[in-house]
Amino acid sequence: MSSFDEMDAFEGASLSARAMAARSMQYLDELNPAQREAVEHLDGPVLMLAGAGTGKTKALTARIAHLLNTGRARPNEILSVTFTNKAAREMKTRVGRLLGQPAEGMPWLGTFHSICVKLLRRHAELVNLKSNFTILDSDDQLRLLKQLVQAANIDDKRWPARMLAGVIDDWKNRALTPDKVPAADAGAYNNKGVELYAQYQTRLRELNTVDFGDLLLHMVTIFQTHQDVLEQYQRWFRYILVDEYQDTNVAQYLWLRLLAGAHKNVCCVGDDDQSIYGWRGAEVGNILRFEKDFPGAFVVRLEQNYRSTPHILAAASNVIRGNENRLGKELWTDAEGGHKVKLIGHWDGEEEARWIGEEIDALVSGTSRLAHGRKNVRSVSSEQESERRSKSEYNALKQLNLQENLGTSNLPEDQKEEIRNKFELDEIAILVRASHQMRAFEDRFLTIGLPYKVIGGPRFYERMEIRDAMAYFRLVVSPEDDLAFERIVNTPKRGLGDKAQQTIQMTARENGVSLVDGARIVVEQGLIKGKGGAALRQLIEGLARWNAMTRGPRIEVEDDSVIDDGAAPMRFGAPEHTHIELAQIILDESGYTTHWQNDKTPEAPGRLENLKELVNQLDNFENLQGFLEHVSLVMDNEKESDGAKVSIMTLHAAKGLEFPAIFLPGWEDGLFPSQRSMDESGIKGLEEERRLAYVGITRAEEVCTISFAANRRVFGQWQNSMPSRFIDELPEDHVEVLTPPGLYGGGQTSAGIETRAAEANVYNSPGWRRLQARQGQYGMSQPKETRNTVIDATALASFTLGERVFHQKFGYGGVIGIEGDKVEVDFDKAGTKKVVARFLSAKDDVPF
DNA sequence: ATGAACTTCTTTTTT
DNA sequence: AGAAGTTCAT
Repeated sequence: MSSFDEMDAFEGASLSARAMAARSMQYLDELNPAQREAVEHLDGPVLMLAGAGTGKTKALTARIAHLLNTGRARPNEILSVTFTNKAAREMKTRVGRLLGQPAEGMPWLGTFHSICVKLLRRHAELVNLKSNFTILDSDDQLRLLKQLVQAANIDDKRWPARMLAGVIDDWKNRALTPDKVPAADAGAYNNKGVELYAQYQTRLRELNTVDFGDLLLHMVTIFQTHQDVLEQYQRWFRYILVDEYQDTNVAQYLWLRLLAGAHKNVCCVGDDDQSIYGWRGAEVGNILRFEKDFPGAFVVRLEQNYRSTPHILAAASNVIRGNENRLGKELWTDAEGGHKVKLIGHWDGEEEARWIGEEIDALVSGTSRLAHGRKNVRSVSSEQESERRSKSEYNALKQLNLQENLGTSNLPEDQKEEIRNKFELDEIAILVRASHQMRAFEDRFLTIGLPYKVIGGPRFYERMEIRDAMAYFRLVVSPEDDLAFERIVNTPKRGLGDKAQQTIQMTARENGVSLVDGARIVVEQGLIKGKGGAALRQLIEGLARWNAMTRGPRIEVEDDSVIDDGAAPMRFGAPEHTHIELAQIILDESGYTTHWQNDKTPEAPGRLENLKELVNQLDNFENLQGFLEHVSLVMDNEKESDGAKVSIMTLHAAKGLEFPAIFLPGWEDGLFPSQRSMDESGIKGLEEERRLAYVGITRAEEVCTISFAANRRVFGQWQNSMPSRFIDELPEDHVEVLTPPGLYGGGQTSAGIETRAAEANVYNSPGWRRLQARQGQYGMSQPKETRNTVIDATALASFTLGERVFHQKFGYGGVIGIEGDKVEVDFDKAGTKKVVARFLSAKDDVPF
C-alpha cells in the first residue's frame, strides 16, 4: 500500500484550492443565521441538528464549498458520507452546481458502503481477502447459510437460515467478529450461532467474498489492528461530513470515530426525530451522545422549515411530542395560510384506495376540496421543489400558461380558481407503512388508468432474470464464484438435477477446487452420462470461452498508489469484443435468451425486455467487473420517467423527499403503529413508529391527508381495526375531519349482515368514538343511524379442542382448552397462552 | 429430472 | 390472496 508521502505527492490534483478561492462566497448570503453558523464553523466537531425541511442539504453542500473556498481542504481530502445512493447523487449534483463544475473531483463523497469498498479493495490482504473480492447479495448469503445449517445437521424448519442471517447481520452491525461476540449472545440460534458465524466467515474468505456487513466490519478491523493504515487515512481525510447521523449503527460509528479520532474535524448532520432504522441496527444513541463523544462540540439547530404549511408543521410537532427521548427541536415557518391536515375514515382498504384515487383525479383537475386556494401557499415551496419544477419543461410551460390565464385572459373567476388549484401527478405521493398496502392502490389505479410508479418496489436488479444473467456474468468474470455457479448450472434446464449437482460438489471438494473446475473434471472423466453430461460440457466450454473474451493481453501496471483513485492496479489490453457484445454473447450462447423466448408465461416478454435493458445499462460502464460492482452497491434503479406519475412508496423510502400533496393511508393500530414493532421493541418500537409518522407528515408541503379503514384483508382474511393511536395525537385545531362516504347508511359499501357486525365492532371502539366526538365539534353531521347492537362475529365463533387457529400476535397454534370466552392455545412459536376467543380466528374460517 | 398439485406461512421497514 | 416450498406422479 502507498505511503503517506506518495499521497501528499498528489497535491496538485483536480480542483486546485486557488481556483476555488477565486470563486465568490455568494452561497453564504443565501443561508439563514443557523445554517450560516453551521457552515462557517469549520474546525472541530460540529453537530448539526436539522429538522425536516430545514435546508440541511443546502447547509451541507455550502459547507463543502466553504471548506474548499477557504483552502482548508482539497476536494479529495473531504470524506463525505451518506446512507443512500440517492442522497449521494443529490449531494454530488448540488456541490457541482455550487462550484460551477461537475463534482468529479470529490472521490470520497458516497455511501458508507461504496466508500468502504474502495478502501477495502486497497487493503483486502489485511483481512485475508484478494482485492478483487466480490460482494454477496442477500440471496447468495442465504443460500450459503442454508448449506452451513444443513451441514451442521440442524433442523432448518425450527431454526431457519433466515434467522441465522438476522443474528449475524446484527452482530456485524455491532462490529462484532465471531471471536468478539459477547457471552450474553451465546444462546443465539440454538447455541450454534457463534460457531456458524465463524464458519460462515471462513467460507466467505474461501470464496473471496464479502457480504454487506463485512464492508464496514472489515474496515473497522483493519483500522483497529493496523495503526499505520488508520493514521494514513486520518491524515488524508482532513474533514469529515456525515449525513443522517441518527441512522448510523455501531460499526459505522466506530469507523467514523477512528477516522475522526486525530483531528476531530467531523460534522455530523442528523435529526433524532427521523431515526427510523433502529430495526436495522441504527443507534439513536449515537446522535444523542455526540457531545460526550466529542467534547466541546459545536451544536447548532436548524429549525426554520421551508417546506410545509403551519398546519402541517403543527400536526407533525404535536405527534412527535409524544416521544420521551429527544434532543428537542421545534420547527417553525414564516409561511401563512394553507390547509389543515385532512382526516378521513373508510369502510375498508379498497374503499380507501378508491377514494384516494378519486381525490387524486380531483387534485389534478383542480376541483379537489382538499386544496382550495392553493396559490396562497405557493410561496412556501422549498428549494427542492422549485428545482424539481424548473427541471420539468412541461411544468414551466404550465406555469407560464397559468400566469397568462390569470392575468390577461377573460376566464370566469371559477375557472381561474380551478387552474390555480391544479396539481401535477408527480406532485402527489402515497406513503404506506408496509409494502403490502401498495397492492390496493396499484389495483385501483390500474383500473381507473391513473399513472403511478412504485418507488423502491421490486427492484430491477432483484428480478429473477436479472440475477440469473448477472450470475452468468459473475461466473465469467470470476470462475471461482461457486454461488453464481450453483445458481445457473441448471438454468436454463440442462437436465442437471440434485444428483448431478452433488457429483459436481463432491468432485470439487475432493480436488479442492472451485465448482467450475470440479465440473470440468466431471466432464473430463465422464462422471455424468447422457444429456446432462453433454449439456454440462457445453456450459463449461462456454464459460472458458467467454472468460477468455473478457480480456486481451494482460498488462501489468506498476502500483499506482494514488489514494483517491479506486481502480485496481491490474489492467488488461483491449479485448476483441466490447463488454456489451460479450454480455449478449453470453446470454445467447448459454441458451438463457432462448429459455425465455420459449417460455409461454405472460411475464416472459417483460423478462426479455428487462434483459435487453440490462445489456443497455452496460453502456455506462467500462467493463463487466465495474458493472457488477456498481450493481451490488447501487441496487436502486432510476426508471426512465415518461410523463408525470403519482408516487407510491413506503414511509421509509420517503425520507428525504417532499411532495406538495401527500396521502397517508392505513393509520390503524396494528398496522401503523405496527404490531410487530411494538411487540418486539415495546416503547422503543412505538417511539420509532411515531417518528415514522412524523417523517410521513413532514413530507407534505401543502396538503396532507391521513386516512384509515375499519376493515382490511390481512393474510387473505378480513380483520377489523381501530384508528391509529397517532390519530389521537393530531392537534384538533390543525385537523379537519372529512365525512367518510358511505357513512350515511347507504352507499356501495354496506353489504348485509356482515357489515353490521363489523360496524358495531368498530363504531364502539374508543378510537371511533373519539373521531365522532371530533366530528361533532367540527359541526359535521352524525351518521343517521347509530348502531349499538353488538354483534361481534368473531366472538361468536366457537372453537373445538385440537382445532388449528390463528392469532394476530402469537401466530398459529392448536386449541388445547376452552373456558367460556377464553381459549387455551398451544402456539407453534409463542408457547401456551390463554387468550380471548375473539382474538382468534379458525385457520380456514373467514370471520365474517 | 421435471412439472403439477398440495402445503405452509407470510407482512414491516433496506444499505 | 399469493409466494414459496414440499410432495408426488410422470
